[in-house]
Amino acid sequence: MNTASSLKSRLTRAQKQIHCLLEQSGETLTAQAIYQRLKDQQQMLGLATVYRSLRSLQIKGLAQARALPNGEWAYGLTSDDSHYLTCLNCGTSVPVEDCPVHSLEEKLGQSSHFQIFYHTLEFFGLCAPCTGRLEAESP
Amino acid sequence: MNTASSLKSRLTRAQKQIHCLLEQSGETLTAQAIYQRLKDQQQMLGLATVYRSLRSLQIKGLAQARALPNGEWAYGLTSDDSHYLTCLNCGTSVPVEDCPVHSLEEKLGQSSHFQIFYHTLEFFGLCAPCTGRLEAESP
DNA sequence: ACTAATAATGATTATCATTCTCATTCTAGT
DNA sequence: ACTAGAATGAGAATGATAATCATTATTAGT
Repeated sequence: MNTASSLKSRLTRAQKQIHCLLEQSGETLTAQAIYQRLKDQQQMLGLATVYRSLRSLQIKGLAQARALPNGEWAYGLTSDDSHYLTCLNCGTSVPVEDCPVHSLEEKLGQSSHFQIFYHTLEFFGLCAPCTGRLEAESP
Repeated sequence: MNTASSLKSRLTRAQKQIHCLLEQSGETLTAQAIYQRLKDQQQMLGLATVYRSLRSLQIKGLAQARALPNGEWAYGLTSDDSHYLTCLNCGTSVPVEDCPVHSLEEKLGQSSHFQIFYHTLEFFGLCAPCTGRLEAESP
């Protein structure tokens, strides 16, 4: 039995619910959104438990987080390898298809002493409408 | 004159001070740290102004931000292309030398309608000490 | 099954980085 | 120098997340 699987071993009820929700929804969700959705489907968890469980899932290598421009975090499963291009002005995000990072991740896993669970790769700039707007404002 | 340079055109006093500080320090700094350092060197700016200026510098393509695990943001210049490997348990960060993302960034800049200023690339997992500690705790 | 010990949960409160507000000060163009 | 309009500062407001602690569920040992 390897390290990862022993850490993943037992999940609490709350952790299972959240893992399951992330699996079903397919998209990434904020902690507050997870709280709401569970409440809506009569699986109510305390907000504190949602945060605690998300942290535990991360440490077990099952969940990942990316920071949104507004300061919130979006959570998803580590099996999901999606990345985004985000406008610094309006916050619009569009998905990026390519991901050239896997070979580097493997190399790092061997050379560093870290056990790597996931990576984030995000691009930032201005979307076309915002570029236009900002140029118009500051001639 | 291209889009980027026109946006970068004029910097306010506060924006210049912060840009200069980031240039000198060489490391990335949180907004609160920037506020403190400027105060220490008798260049005091209001906290609101620090935040406003950082946002403006980002939109002008001069500064970039990466989210720290504790919810703060670390700011640096876009000319700095450094990336990190961070422990999900204790927050320790170590720099990653390689960066295989540039060719993708160029390709995206052409195919998407975004004007891309910078990217973040972060790896997350457990450092060796934390892996040991967590295994000891949950046998 | 029963009980003691341990871990998980929920309700509430506290924290703290960031944003908002608005009165004041600076700046650019005339 | 004068006058918009932008920039700034002080302080209050916001809101996501973390901490606290009493209660409930789970586990392990008998």
